[in-house]
Amino acid sequence: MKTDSPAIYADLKNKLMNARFGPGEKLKPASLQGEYGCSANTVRDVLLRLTKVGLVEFEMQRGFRAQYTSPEKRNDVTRFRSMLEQEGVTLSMKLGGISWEAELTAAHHRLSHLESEFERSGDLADNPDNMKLWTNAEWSFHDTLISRCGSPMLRDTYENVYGQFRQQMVAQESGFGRSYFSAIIHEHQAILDAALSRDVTACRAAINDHLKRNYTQAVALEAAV
Amino acid sequence: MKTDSPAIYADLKNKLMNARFGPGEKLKPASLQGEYGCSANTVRDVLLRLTKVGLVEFEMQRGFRAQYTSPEKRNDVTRFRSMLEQEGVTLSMKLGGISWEAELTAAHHRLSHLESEFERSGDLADNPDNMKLWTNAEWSFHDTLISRCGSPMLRDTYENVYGQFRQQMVAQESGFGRSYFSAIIHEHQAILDAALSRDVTACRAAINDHLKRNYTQAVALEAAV
DNA sequence: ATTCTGGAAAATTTCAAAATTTTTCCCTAT
DNA sequence: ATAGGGAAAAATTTTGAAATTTTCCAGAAT
Repeated sequence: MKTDSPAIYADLKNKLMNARFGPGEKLKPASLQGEYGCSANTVRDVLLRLTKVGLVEFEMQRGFRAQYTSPEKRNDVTRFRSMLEQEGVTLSMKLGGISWEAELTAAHHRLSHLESEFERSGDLADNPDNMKLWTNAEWSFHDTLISRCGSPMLRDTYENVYGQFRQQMVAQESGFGRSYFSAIIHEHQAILDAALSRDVTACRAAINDHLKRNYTQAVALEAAV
Repeated sequence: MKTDSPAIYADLKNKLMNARFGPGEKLKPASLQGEYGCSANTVRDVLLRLTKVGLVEFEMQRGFRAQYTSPEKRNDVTRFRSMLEQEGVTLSMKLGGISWEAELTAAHHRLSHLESEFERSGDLADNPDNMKLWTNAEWSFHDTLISRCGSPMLRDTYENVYGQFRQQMVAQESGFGRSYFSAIIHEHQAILDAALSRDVTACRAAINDHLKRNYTQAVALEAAV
């Protein structure tokens, strides 16, 4: 028999990022095996790989759990993401050229188009397919922001942290209503403008503003000098 | 039969961090299995876990490899480490109190003692046990530096990156001779002094100075504002 | 000489069951 | 009642082999 573990990986990742498992819920290979028509070991294998991107928690002899969600965890993920994105975009602004500006503008255009639509009629965001479009566009914009940082490790780490950030956000169900989109439209615009005008300070501030709704703690990770 | 997979994990990790495998060398479970008297799948399991800390490279259907080493990779790891450490210590300086200063002083004392000994008689560094002592002390000092940053994610990430940094360093065989220790003694001292006097700028610079021997590229990841 | 093809060899993934460990829960002793 | 013990149940890890995929190489065709 042949089972498609990439598909299992993708499906589990998707479920993890969409709060289809409760916070800290136990992920038992023997149980999930039925869902996918494969052996328990295959599920174990996939879970082990999902551990690498931080979506799954693993402890020896104690199995797997969906990542816990909590205000502390959300703070931590958000601040760390903010720090990485600020550092990454600062480098991109220094190293990126015309092609970067073009890609960034394009990514922002796709994103803002969707967000404008969602702002006009909030119902659109209820459609999972539409949300997937927005999710991809949002990721693409932020990834492009740091794409010229020149550091593969920073980029890879950012990708994992971004995924965990989304995992925490979705879990807390802070709705994606019309008001949400009308707020972030301006935030994304501010980030774009600052990036294109190579204003490091403004861009750092814009990123911080964009993310600060997601953490309550006073001190930001991007320590002021 | 019962096999001790924590021991296998530890042994493989140790070998990986001490260049006992060549850069990008293939890590075949079926071959390693004999070494440890366990099944191939157990090795696979361990390798998958080592993937999480970045010591092992994994690709679907294509198996495992020891991390590649190259000037580019070394640059990347070093700059990323420098960035994380600077951010972490900046936060620690802001949030850490008396207890932090005490721990940091203690960690530095243990470290500098060893380094002084190694400087006096370079032969000491040839003894693997002594090197292990130094390695632990060095890690402890740098970990303590960022220990009050308030961000578990930053700390965990730093730990992984530090491990990969060491992996790259050892691989390139840039000897740990007497001159090496006499150089870093002052660098560690400068970091300690700046940290204790809460001089953020000086501390960032000291960390950069400490690491800059390990990268050739002009642009540092810690982007100037 | 170079590229293409087929199939054998090697390596990786998957399976299902056995061995081990952890957890649960009921019974007993204080 | 409550804490402690211990066996049964559940979950995790490990195994050895089968199934699948990739790699390698010799021979044929261009």
